[in-house]
Amino acid sequence: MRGRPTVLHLDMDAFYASVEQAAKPSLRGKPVIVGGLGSRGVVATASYEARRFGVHSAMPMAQARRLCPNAAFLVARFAVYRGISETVMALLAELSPLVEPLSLDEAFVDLDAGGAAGSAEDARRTGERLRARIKEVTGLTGSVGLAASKMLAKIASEQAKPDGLRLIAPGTERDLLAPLPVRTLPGVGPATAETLRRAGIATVGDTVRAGEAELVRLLGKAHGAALYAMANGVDERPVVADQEAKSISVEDTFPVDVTDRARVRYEVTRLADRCTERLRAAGRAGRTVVLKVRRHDFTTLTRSETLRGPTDDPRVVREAAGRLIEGVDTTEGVRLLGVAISGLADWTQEDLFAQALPAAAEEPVRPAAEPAGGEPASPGPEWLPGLDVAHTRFGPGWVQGSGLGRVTVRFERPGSPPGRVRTFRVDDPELGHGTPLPLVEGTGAADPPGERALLPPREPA
DNA sequence: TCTGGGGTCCTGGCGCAC
DNA sequence: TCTGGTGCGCCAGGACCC
Repeated sequence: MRGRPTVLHLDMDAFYASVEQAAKPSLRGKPVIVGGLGSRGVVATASYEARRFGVHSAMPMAQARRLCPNAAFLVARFAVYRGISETVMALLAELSPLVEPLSLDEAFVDLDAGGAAGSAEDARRTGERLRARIKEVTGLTGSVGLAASKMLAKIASEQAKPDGLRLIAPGTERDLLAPLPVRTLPGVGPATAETLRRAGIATVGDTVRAGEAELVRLLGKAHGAALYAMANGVDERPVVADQEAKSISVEDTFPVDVTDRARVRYEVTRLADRCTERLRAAGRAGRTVVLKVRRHDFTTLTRSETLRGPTDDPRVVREAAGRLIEGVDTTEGVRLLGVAISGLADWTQEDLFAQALPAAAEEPVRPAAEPAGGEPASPGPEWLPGLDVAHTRFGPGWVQGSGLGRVTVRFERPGSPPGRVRTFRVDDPELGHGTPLPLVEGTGAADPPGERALLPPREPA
């Protein structure tokens, strides 16, 4: 472990919800919950105002609505978040060539690689400058952790939240870690925490006292040894930029469990096609096709098949996924289906004629009988809460709600005061989907590529 | 109450080759 | 020819992360 704080961890505060509050002035200071709005959706991010009601990430949306019925419930606008994330990552790249993004709102930076490390005070100044730049360019706040390793930098940023900076001084690590709950350590989730609790281990200090041999006995070789090292503040994992994906997957949860066998086959085919599209878009091919089935009782099983060589041929993937689903009993109903491709390579095996179906149907055949309410989860209603709209007379706004043939729109923009609400017919010709506006005037930080200012409403699928 | 979607990594069982 | 050990790929499941 290096003696100086050379690792910076940035974590944007309640990222998706903060973006929505910045974009929609009427929501500032109010509880905002972003996530899946369907019957089986979960919370992606809750604003700090919503967290006071006990709402948190991964909570079922139905529960969030009970806890905080007056919150604004919005769909995620990933294209916007991605645009802002790219802006933030570019600011990180100014500090060092070694930036490791963990998600849209989190990243590690190796300050040493950028020559920005120096003393603890140098690191602190770098962190504060970064936070100021992020605020200036995006209008959003992020928290920064600085320490000698990734684990400690992440713990530091967690403790700095919201809108803060924390530096863990070299030499103080073990004392700082000792009283923290084991769940603080990376790799300790609910199952591991329960195993440790049963062995009388609740804190990081308990973990150190238990000793490596006991942890290996409880958790297995790799996990036990890694946990012991982490508990002692030892984390040698380097910051790694440009990590290539090892698998690509697509999955859908259905609003109502699917029992019809023909429908199950149809959905598997669609998922195989979507997965292959993403594979091709990434310029990759894959060798192992994995089918995932989550049954009505939430038990999950996977079945996989490894091909003779990497492929990006949709017919080959469809056929493999089709063979795999034939071996799974779905009579009790499935709530989720997924298709993944792993064993990725940058080349395909051309000689796949034996695997491809020569005359396989090019389009999935829809099942004759569509069970009521069993539509796939993806094509939702047209005017989802939170989406950008534009009106030929009233200008830009966002969907506040819709139903009974009406859509309610609030007309406001990032720099404006809270705007007025108006209601229109859903097929009002003057109303269309709009372009997200930059959160900060003149920066373009929220611009997703390639959208016009006024687009016609999307065709309902 | 009722649990998304996209990923990574580890473990153990099994069959096969040597 | 048979047997046992070992290494490896494949497969399935589970845990974890954001």
